[in-house]
Amino acid sequence: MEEVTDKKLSNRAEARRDKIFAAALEVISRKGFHQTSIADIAGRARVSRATVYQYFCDKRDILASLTDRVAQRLIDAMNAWAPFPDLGETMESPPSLATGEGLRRMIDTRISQILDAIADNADAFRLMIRLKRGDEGLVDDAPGRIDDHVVALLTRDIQAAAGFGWARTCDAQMIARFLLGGIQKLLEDAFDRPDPVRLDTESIAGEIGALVFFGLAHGDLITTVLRSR
Amino acid sequence: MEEVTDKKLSNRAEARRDKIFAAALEVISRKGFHQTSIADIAGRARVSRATVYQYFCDKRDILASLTDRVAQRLIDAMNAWAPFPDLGETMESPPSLATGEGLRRMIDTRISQILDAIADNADAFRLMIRLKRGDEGLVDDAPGRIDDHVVALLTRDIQAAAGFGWARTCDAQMIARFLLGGIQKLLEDAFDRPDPVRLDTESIAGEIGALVFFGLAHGDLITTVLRSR
Amino acid sequence: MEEVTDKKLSNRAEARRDKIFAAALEVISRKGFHQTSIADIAGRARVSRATVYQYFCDKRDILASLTDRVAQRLIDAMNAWAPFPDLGETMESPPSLATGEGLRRMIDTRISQILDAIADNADAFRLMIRLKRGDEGLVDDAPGRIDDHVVALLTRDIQAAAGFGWARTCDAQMIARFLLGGIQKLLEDAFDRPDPVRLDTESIAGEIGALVFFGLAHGDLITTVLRSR
Amino acid sequence: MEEVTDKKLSNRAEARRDKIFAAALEVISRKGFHQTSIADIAGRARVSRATVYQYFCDKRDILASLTDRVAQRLIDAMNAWAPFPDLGETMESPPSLATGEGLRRMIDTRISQILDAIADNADAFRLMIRLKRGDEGLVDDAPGRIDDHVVALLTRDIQAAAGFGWARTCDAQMIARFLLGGIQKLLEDAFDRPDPVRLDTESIAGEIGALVFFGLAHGDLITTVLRSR
DNA sequence: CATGAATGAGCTTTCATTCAT
DNA sequence: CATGAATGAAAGCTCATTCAT
Repeated sequence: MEEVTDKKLSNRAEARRDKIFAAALEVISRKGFHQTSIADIAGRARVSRATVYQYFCDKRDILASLTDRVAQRLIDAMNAWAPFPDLGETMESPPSLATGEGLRRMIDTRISQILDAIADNADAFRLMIRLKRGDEGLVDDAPGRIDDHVVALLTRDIQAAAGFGWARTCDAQMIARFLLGGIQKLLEDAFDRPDPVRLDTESIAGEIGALVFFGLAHGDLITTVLRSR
Repeated sequence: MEEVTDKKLSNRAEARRDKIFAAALEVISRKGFHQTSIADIAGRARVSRATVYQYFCDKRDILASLTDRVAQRLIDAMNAWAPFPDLGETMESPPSLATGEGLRRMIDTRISQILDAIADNADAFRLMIRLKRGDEGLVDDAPGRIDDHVVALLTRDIQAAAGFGWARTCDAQMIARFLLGGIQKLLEDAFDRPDPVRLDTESIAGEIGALVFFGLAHGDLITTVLRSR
Repeated sequence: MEEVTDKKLSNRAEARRDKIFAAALEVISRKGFHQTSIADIAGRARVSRATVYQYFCDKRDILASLTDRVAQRLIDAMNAWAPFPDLGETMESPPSLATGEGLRRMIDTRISQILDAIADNADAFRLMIRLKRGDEGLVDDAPGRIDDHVVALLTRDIQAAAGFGWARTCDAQMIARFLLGGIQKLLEDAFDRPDPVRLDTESIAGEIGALVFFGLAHGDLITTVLRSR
Repeated sequence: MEEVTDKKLSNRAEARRDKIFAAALEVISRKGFHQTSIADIAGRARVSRATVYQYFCDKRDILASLTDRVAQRLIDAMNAWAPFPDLGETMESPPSLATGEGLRRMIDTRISQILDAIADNADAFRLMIRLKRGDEGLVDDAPGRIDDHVVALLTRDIQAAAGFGWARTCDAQMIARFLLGGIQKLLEDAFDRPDPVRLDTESIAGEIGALVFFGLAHGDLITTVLRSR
């Protein structure tokens, strides 16, 4: 009995905390942290201002907790992505057309994954943008950590591709960061519109996929692909 | 004599105004508009709070004026860039190696120009980032206008290159925006470091230049270039 | 139980609000609205400045609420006054001495009522004077409305008296306004003294009563009264 | 030569001072002292704020000087009024009709004089109203002094009339103050209108004249007048 | 003498945070 | 546990006044 009551109360408390979380995410991601008042959050969550302080010790704490949770969600999503697979031993010389097409597909897949991860977590993404350079050292630079995570992943991809002989040699990390920046830019623009246009994921993946493929693929692979046309 | 006095007073006033401008730019670009108090700006400019109001009617007005000035500076810099030149009539078939090398140089030049423009106006750039999504509709979205300006310019470049037969067909505007995002990302990272590392413009231009060249160049041109290696 | 708690809290809040009201009335009626700072009111009410804003959204709101409340109080007091009664059908010719004495008594009563109403609401009266021409269109001209109310009442009195044949014909409204002004003047003087002299209501009523009686009564009635001396 | 220059400068200075005076009177009488800024006055006078301080040491000083000047003007006007004349020895018994008519004329004259004095100095009157209870002890209560002056004059009138046997005995000062208050009330109303209606001096004098005559005249005189109808 | 410029003092208002109920 | 109430600490802005030119 007791336990049930406890559970119930705990559940109720948890629910309330979640409600405040949701409210905070919603409003902070839209107005920015400093422009958001405790009253805004409390109002949105349908609780009194004082209640917020029962779950968070601080305004800063709200942001920190929120950020942690959101960052974890994004990182978890990324960790679910398959690593860049081996297309079949190393590359023959000259490489087969299949290799080129496989690589193209993998690139498209990765780009789509990034796009989808962001589109599926629009609020989180918005919050990260806000935080990125909007609010100094309020919190342990979650956006930076997430970016680093993605960059590390892409870097690994590129290095793997180079290892297989598919990609030309390059500064993988710089390229990775560049690509991430480009993708985010396209998404920011999409999110900026007052009318939240449905992201045209496919066309973005197609255009950018081609750019990346030809931009990074090894000369021999490109030659093979071009010749086949 | 009168004139001299007028000039002097006017100069003094102008100087003061500039000092406040500089202070505002410095502190707002670092802390954000809402997090910056008039006292911050006044203190930085070594004047009293009231003096700030002799030159700006409003806090908002400071930002607006600052934005105008800064945006104009950036746009002026961009307008000084030469348009994408014709490398010599249309492209021969098969294209000459010189054409490929010329294109590579042009791409590098453009990338370097963008990098330099930003590096030379670090504060302005920082301000624009802050404004981008940090402070809602406070001002007429100067960052957006600047971005659009650069994107338009790059789009023109790409379309010109496609027109000459150098580049493959693609969604020029999307690619342009993607490239801008990538470049900005690299710079943001550079600026984020507490120790303002000198930008390695050359290596960035080299890496990204290659990516863009191979990523966008026409198949025939790529073939020519690859064969020459 | 709930109700009790609610009531208690509500009471406490009500009490606080009243305290602020009282403080505001006191200090605004003495110093004027614009010369009164929120700090003045808060200090007088022994609360912090911020607390004032828990009960009033605005400085303006304080005045508006105060005015409403005070005006209502004054108007309620006036509405309790009996209308000018009929002394007995119409007037005989020649009128009886009793009629004259009745009229005198009624006039004295009305004057005393006005005097008392003002004396009993000294602060309110002072506030109204302050508002009258002191603070432009801050509030919906409560003093004017109150004056109009009294003037309407006196006008009705005079017209009734004329209807009964007791008063000579005259511009009742002008006379009413004139009388109100005279009475207010005497009171202002009384209030102006640093030492708040007790109003000598009786002597004022006597002197002004005579002036009004002879000044307005019908010739025949005056003749009757004078002859009886 | 020197003298002339001095005179000229002095004249010029005097003119400027007058311009500031006029500006101050105009704006303070309409907006109130505290609501009027130095900038308001300077702007109206077409001089810089600093210039105002060349002629007045203080904001308070502006009001004080203005008040002095205006009060003097009003008092001078009053001093030009003829004293209440003797209508012919003392009063016969029963008094002649001519005496009654003479008294009526004198009362009307006096009322008209007061009305005209105020109408001719509307700004000054407005200023006095503002000052009356609008701005604490800023200045040596000029409105009070002016009122006292008029009251003294009316008191003298009434006492003279009583001395001649024309008026019944009464508290002359109280009555005088009452009458002044009544007249001022009528004028305030006239001035309050947004459209400055031309004062109907004649009708006011007529109505109030009658009230005062019958209200104050000696019984015998009234009897004579009434009988003659 | 006239003025543009500078400033200290003060005002209204907001808001994160605490506390008694 | 939930909340109405209270408040200290700022922030934006105004204005009378001084001063150098």
